[in-house]
Amino acid sequence: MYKAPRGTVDILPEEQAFWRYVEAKAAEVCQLYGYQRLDTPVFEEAALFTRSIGEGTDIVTKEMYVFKDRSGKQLALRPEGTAPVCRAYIEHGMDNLPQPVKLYYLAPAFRYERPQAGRYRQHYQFGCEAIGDGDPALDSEVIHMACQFFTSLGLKELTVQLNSIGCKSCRPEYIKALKGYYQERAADLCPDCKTRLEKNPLRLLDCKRQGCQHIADNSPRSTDYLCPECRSHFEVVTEFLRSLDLPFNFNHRLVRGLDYYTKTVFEVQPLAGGAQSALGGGGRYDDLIEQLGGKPTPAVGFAAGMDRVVLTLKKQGIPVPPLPLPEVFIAHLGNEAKGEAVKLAASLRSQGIGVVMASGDRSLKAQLRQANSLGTGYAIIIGEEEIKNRKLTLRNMVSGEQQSLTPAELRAVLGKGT
RNA sequence: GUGAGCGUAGCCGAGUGGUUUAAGGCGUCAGGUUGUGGCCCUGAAGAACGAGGGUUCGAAUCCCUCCGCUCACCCCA
Repeated sequence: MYKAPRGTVDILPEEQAFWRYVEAKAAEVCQLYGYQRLDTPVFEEAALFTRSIGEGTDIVTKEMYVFKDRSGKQLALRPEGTAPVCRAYIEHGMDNLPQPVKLYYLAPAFRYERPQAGRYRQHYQFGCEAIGDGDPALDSEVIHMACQFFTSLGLKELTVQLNSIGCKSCRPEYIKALKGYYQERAADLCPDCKTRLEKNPLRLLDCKRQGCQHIADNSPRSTDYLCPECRSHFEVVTEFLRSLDLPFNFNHRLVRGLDYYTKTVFEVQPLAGGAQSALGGGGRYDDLIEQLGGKPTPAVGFAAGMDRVVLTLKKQGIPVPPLPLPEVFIAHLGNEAKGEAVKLAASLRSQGIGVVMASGDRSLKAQLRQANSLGTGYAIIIGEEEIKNRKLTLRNMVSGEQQSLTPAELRAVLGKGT
């Protein structure tokens, strides 16, 4: 028997209400903040990601789905959404549009990882990017928008973690200080951290091991090494967040796994959460567009994991609106009636009324049971009597009341009710 | 990639070597007289017990391998 590949899931009809709800809220929030949707291909040239995310990152070295097409071109399934948006920005000359250009996407992303709660090989991201302006007001707006998205869904008890990791001019100084600090304590580090010290020193900060906690807590802070430009940028971001009454935790240990971030980085997570609980994160990436071949262009963005959002909605018991059902079920008895039912169904649908017609030739009892389990508000019954009288029986499935109506009367009643 | 737990019908789940030709519940289907749902009642279909191999007179129950799920690490949304 075939099964969905490891780390992938089918989103079944009974799950769809959650997803449609989240998608609708995402689109709503984007409209509110002036973001326009951009859909990019699921696959891109592999180099786009290795250049943007970083050659040495885990995403690139061990998680990307890379393959050659028949012409031998190296392609990769999109592991994240920012690089493709930047590629499209450059490719379509969006630097000629009024800046910043605000774009959003709802798209699957692919990473070859060991599946876990809230972590899949195919997952869905909602992301938005504001490209072309370095204004710190945009950083705070993006953070505000992220929070707006989560709270509009009804999610509760969220925290925003905020940090600034500087830019290419001040970060090297900080990395040096961080390395120096850790080198002195290398003997006390866990094995993972020993390799981090060489490979990716920033990641030392969010080691979860007991023994490394104390060391990380007291490590040098990136915010103490910011250049004047980055410092004032960060100050303005926090000032705006305060003026928006948006609570945040300054977290000097917050770093992100993608190389392109500069200055502001942030993450949103539920208060009570497991390991994979971050609902979304983002930050500024002022060097990325240039790195991908565009003009020097500042940008800021964020992405949310839709799967985790849905998971959290369920965990917090937040009700989502049910998906609309067809209003009417048509039951029929006998061949002639079935013919009438086919025509009636088509005619009601052409009026915009949703109809499920009983298929097969089952007993009326069975047909009404089906109507009941579908949850349609009405059932129409067509049998010999109705055909003889040129009328239809309309049964209200909630009250159980029935009336005998002509087709015209029926249309009037149903048209009014919907 | 590492470590731990788990895997019985569509779903939940009993059963841990021999009256198991594998409970029960939900769901599905059909009935409970002649054309009527939701409650109730009856009946039916549906599983060689994740896959493959092994131990044994005998395995869903023990062992091995693989696959998958869950959790933690790694990493990230």
